[in-house]
Amino acid sequence: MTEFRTTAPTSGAPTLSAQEGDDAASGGLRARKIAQAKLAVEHAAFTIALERGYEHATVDAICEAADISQRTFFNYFGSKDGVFLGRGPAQITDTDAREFVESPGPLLGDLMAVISRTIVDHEHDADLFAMRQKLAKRSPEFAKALVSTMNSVEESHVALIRERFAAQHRQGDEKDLDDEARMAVSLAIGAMRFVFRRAFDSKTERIRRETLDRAIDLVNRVTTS
Amino acid sequence: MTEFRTTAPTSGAPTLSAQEGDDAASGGLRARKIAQAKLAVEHAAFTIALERGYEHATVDAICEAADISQRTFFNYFGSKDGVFLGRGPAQITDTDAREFVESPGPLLGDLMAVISRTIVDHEHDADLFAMRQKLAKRSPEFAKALVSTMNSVEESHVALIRERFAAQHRQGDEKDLDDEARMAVSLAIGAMRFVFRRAFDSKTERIRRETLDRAIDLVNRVTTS
DNA sequence: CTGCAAGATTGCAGAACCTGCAAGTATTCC
DNA sequence: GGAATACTTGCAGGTTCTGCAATCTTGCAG
Repeated sequence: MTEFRTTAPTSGAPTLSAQEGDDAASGGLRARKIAQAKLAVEHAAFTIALERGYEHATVDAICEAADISQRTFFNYFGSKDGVFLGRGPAQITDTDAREFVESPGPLLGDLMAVISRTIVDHEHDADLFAMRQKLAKRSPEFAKALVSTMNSVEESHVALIRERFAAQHRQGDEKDLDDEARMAVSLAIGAMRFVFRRAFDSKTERIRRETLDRAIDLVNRVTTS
Repeated sequence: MTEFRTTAPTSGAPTLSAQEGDDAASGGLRARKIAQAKLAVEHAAFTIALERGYEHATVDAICEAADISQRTFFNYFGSKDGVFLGRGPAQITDTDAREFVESPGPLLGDLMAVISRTIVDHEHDADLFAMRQKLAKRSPEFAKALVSTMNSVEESHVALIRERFAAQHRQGDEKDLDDEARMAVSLAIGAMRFVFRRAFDSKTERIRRETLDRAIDLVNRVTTS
């Protein structure tokens, strides 16, 4: 067995190297080379995992395919899971944030939309995105781990909700508002687990607007019974 | 780093041995010895983890303290996480199940109550329960893993909800009802994550009725805004 | 109570993930 | 061009976990 460590590998973040988004053609020669090497490793990782299955894709094999040392692999990604899970949810854009804060709509639905956007639309490399999706469909364990990266949005989204409350001039005890915000995030994350499960089961590639709308509808139905 | 593999170690279930609930004084000499040995291992594990921290509690150390071989350890518990996470949520009792199915109350609240009961009240050994609680408070990583064991109730609880729907003579498309049930479980689990987080942060030992009631109140507030 | 069969434990070898450290190599900057 | 800096690598070692074969214990039948 020993399938998949769903939790954050907790091995800390990658150690050194150009940390923040080495987005290809930024900076000097060095930075470019590193970005390119990382991309090569990621491609190798998914290619091998799609061939042999997640658990049989050893980091030794990945390193050999990408032509780097194992040590460098761990410098880059911190752990085996690191390559596969990617950088986690993206930061929310300012416009999305503003829209959310000022929306008059139902809190849970808006939240789900926001989460959906931070999770889905942020892989710079389309190939990688597709392969990750494919792997998630093929390996339930991996899917589970992928879904659980969602939990990392909690803190930032609680803050967002607090802003929204402020915009609505809601008053009340600090602690009450905070609790309410936290519960909202917890519920939204729960609902999104459902959405992603669906997405990984279905044949379609992307999460579609319909799926999200249906989920919001289900939430409404459930919370009123 | 390398703190905690939150996901199921996925290493399969323990291999051999008297599998099902070796509840101490059941069966012959052999079964009793095994139950006793397992308990000793569990105690050793938590004692050491509370002394040195979860990640520094090596299974070697645990085995030495409990006086068994490492190999036997893995036969018993399947993985390091196995000892600490325990057997996971208990099976729901028939009376609880019936009560849930026939309750006229709000679905989400009832569900949360049910989950709370399957999670909390099933450790045969009070010491172990207390130590697990203490460790969860001390190690956020462990707490996370513990909370995520909740996910395993999904399947059984979906079935429960379907029964409840049937008892209420709800009709509709099979698939719709199933989706609704799944969403309900997802939301309830989300809400319970909140509850457990709270429980592990606070000073109090047990999850109190108040905490649950407050959580249900929060859910209502959130779902109506 | 003796001895056999089934079941449990153990040691060993080894795979796989991951870390610290020191030495080597490449880039950058002056 | 050469020093300073940053990255890569190899190596040794730690930890979790598995398969296998040998050994020991228990349960049981005669």
